[in-house]
Amino acid sequence: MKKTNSDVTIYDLAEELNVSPSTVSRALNNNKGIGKKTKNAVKKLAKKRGYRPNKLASSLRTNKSNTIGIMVSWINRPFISTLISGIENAAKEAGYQVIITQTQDKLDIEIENLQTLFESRISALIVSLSMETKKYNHFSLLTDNHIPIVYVDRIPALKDIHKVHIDNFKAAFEATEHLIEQGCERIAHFGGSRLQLIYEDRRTGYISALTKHNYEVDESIIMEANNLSAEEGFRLTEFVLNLDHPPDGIFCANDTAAVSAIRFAKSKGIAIPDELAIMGFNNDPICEIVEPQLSSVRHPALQMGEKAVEQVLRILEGPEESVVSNGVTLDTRVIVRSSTDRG
Amino acid sequence: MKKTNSDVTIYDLAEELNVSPSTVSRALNNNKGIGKKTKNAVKKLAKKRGYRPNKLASSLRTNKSNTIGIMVSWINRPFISTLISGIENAAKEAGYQVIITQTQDKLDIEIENLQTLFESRISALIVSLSMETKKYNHFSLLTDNHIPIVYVDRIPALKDIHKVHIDNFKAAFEATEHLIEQGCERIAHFGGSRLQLIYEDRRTGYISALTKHNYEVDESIIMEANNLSAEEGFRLTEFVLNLDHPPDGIFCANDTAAVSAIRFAKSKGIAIPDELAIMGFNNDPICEIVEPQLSSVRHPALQMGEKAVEQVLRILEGPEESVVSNGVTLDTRVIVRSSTDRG
DNA sequence: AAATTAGTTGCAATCGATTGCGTTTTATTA
DNA sequence: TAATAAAACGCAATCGATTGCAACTAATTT
Repeated sequence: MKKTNSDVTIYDLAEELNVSPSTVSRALNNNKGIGKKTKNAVKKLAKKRGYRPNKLASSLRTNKSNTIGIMVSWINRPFISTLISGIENAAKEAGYQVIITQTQDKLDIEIENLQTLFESRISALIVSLSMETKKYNHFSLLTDNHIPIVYVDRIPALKDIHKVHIDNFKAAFEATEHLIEQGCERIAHFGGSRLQLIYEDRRTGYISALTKHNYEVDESIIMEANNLSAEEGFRLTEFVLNLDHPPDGIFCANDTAAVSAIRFAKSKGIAIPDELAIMGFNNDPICEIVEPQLSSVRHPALQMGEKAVEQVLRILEGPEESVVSNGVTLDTRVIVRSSTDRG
Repeated sequence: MKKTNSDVTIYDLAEELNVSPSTVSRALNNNKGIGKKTKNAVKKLAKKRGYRPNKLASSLRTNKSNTIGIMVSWINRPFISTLISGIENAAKEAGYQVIITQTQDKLDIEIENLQTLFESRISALIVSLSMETKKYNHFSLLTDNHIPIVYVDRIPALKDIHKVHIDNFKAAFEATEHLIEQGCERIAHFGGSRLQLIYEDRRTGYISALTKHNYEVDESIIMEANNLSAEEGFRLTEFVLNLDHPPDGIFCANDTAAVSAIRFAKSKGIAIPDELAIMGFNNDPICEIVEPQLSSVRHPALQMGEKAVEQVLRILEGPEESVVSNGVTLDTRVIVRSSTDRG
């Protein structure tokens, strides 16, 4: 069979140039100890022969795979896929590649994936927790073996971890306050699982805003959803609207369920935002499509991915002392649209 | 430093059990040539010590990375991210991992990524072409080196390649025919770059339906868009509606631009679907959100990912003769919603 | 009991790149 | 010119798992 590019190794180059493989390796890596002429000759031949270094061999020897593992709940969600897009961009820029796994929001899959990623010798992991994750000891598989982890978005409730996230408390506070400013007098909250810090924080941010403005905090209109799916959004909306004292505002912890709230309310002939103002979270593309357009909290997904990679690089390649940094908090912004704008 | 799990190798196990590393390796791989007692002892100790095989070493030796490379335009698009989700699921099932790269629809990035993926020794590549790709010779880097490629969705105009796709001609034909059945008398088409087979096929499918029903094929309302973005959707809609003979139907090659068409038309007070019927393509989630809801062509993204992995496995692991199969065509279906339903 | 067979296990090379250390060659200084 | 320093390069081990072949032990046959 014809000899193909992938068969070209440093040994082949070495032989053809009558130098040692060491020299070839050093020349290609711009090692200072190699003469200019040799260096050029090696590089020239490498190009000519279509030589491509074997990353597997290199990784094995150096014990660095230059691979970043990603673990998320589902790839096909607007926020997540944008996050991943940001990670891939930044990683490629830095010469890293990216292995993706999804947990489907299941803890056991999360654990399994962790094993696989570990066996793949990833250099670092960027992870957003599954909905079911409440304990974090399974991550020790990586940390015990000195593989850094950067948590993004759905982060654990732990100190001294590397993380990139938003201030969910503040974002929720502002979102709720916006509803209050628009004159809402009774504001419901559709939150996610309180096991997840992000949802807990949104909940407390919401409560804090109510308290600040002397609103009653009524647990009967504070819902804890399982997954904030479209279906659940319908169900929850129906539920709160059927209460004796239905809310005139909803702060929903994601856009998917918020859109369902809009659609349900509309189907019941309820005027939005005047009778019911609705605020989402994430600023997914659908916010601008649904009618009325959905107010939401802008969540810098792409940037979050980039920052996560930055953290990874700092830990992996930066000076020792830079590693103490244990968190980046990104800005959010309430985007006001028709679903809450009573102006 | 304390010895951590990742430091455990077959040599450590071998030493502790007073057997050779070969025996350990064979035992762990269930090689028939190893006695039952030894096999069990090895496995037991491996578990006890938290042994994890080093995939890099294994891959280097066997020349199989068990990694599937993915190359797509953008990860953060509904269709693509769902496709990837399907690939990841099926790949994990089969014991493969997945490396992701995005081309941002640029040919030069596509070429670069190909190099990187090649150097990573991927076992196979699943790719959807960038918008700019019209020649395919850069893929020879992989094929020359016997790395199989399965093309999905945006496939090259070539014979004898492995591919998973839909019948774009038929889908477009049916979509257009549906518009005709709804009484549209003048149907515009917003297509993508004709360099891409999928868009060319949708175009010819559209034309063919027109022809079958004795409609005039008017090039002035057959648009070739650059990227079918939301902005472009607006622009194109504005353009055709300002013509002397504006269309009363639009068949758009994606949903993003179709939604823009809806929004633009509505803003001009044009009744949908009665004055203007609009048909999209892909059946993205926004189809159900926009008002009126958007008719579209359902595109089995998840399944496409799974089938692509199936093809990969067939090529990589199946018997020689099964490899001749050079294409899977998946079913599409026109989903009728309010944007075209004049019933 | 000797001979044959089957069943287990070890030896050592291999995958391709990297790297500490030693050696050779060239340049510099006395 | 001899001695010293510097520059360039090679040797050989290494990363961890796999595998063809040989060797050894135990079981079976005659």
